[in-house]
Amino acid sequence: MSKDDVVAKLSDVFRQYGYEGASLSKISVATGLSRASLYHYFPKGKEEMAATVLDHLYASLEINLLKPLQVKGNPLDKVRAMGKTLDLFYNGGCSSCFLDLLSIGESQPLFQSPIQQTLSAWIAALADVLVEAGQDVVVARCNAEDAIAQIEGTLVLSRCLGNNEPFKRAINNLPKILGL
Amino acid sequence: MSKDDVVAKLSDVFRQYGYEGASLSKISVATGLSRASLYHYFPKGKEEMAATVLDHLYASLEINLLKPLQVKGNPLDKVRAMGKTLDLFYNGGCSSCFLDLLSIGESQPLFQSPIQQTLSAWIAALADVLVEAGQDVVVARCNAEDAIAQIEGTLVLSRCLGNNEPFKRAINNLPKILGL
DNA sequence: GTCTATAGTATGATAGAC
DNA sequence: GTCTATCATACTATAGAC
Repeated sequence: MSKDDVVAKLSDVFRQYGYEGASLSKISVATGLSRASLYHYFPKGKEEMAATVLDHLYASLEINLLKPLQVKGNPLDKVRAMGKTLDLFYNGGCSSCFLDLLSIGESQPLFQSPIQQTLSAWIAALADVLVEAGQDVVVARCNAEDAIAQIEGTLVLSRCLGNNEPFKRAINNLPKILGL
Repeated sequence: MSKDDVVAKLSDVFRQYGYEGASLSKISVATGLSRASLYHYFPKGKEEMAATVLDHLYASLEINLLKPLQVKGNPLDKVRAMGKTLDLFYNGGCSSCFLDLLSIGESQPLFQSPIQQTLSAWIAALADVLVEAGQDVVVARCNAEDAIAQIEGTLVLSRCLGNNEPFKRAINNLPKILGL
């Protein structure tokens, strides 16, 4: 199993249980590797595991979300494409947001900076598309924040209600939420 | 210290660290009670603590949120009043949502039912106000879900960005989000 | 009702064999 | 690179003194 495969498994565990809930036992079961083997891949332990997942997430975000938003093209089409990517990434609303779960409890101070940077990059890229579509800079920023908050919020509702319809609706309504 | 005071302290710890992150050590420090004393109040341990906080939360929700929505009155005024209550409850966006944090990891199966019921009651009460304001039943339900998702999502953004402006904006825009 | 002391288990992390 | 065995610590929970 390659390290990337391990990181993918790690991501699943962290975004289901959070940092403190993701014990090495759970991680060991999920990856099929013993505790000691995990320390071969991540000598600094759990903190390095989460940090690595965050790094991979940011890289994936850049490729799959930010770049497609930044290329020349119709703003509405780009927003719709983002919706499809998000639907895939969040498993139709059934998977939680990794940034959300790492931003709570003791992991918050550990990863505050990369979490903030990652989310800010997403907001900025989305706002740029709205400016491209003719929106005022301040309005675009607010719309981008509100849309991402709607995504994050419907993921919370999905978890609490066991119902992903609000998430699906948010994805479909993205253009409207963004004022397009 | 009365049991209600203890429950209030418990609530703070749980909604900062989540269920698994809220160790008895942290709870002991926050309440000023020894571990053993905590077991005097909650013989069944941590699970009973969280369940009790959930009970108190639902009771508080009924009194401070649901009842004011159900009394006769102008829908717009009632929504604005709800906004002020939420602003207080979430400490201006600086405190996380207890339901959100209890819905992750190992605590999810433990408290799924009361979490779902509590959130559903809120959504239903809010939707009723919108129906009262003349909205179609289905539309009202969607608007209520979307507004609560916006609140929950801006709380996540607050945590991740260290910036509560999206939350403040969501509170101010509640009437608009709800289609009033 | 609060405490100290402690049991039993799970945790994160290491050492060292293969 | 993967493992078994183990350390030191933290965890939830309990017993029993006052």
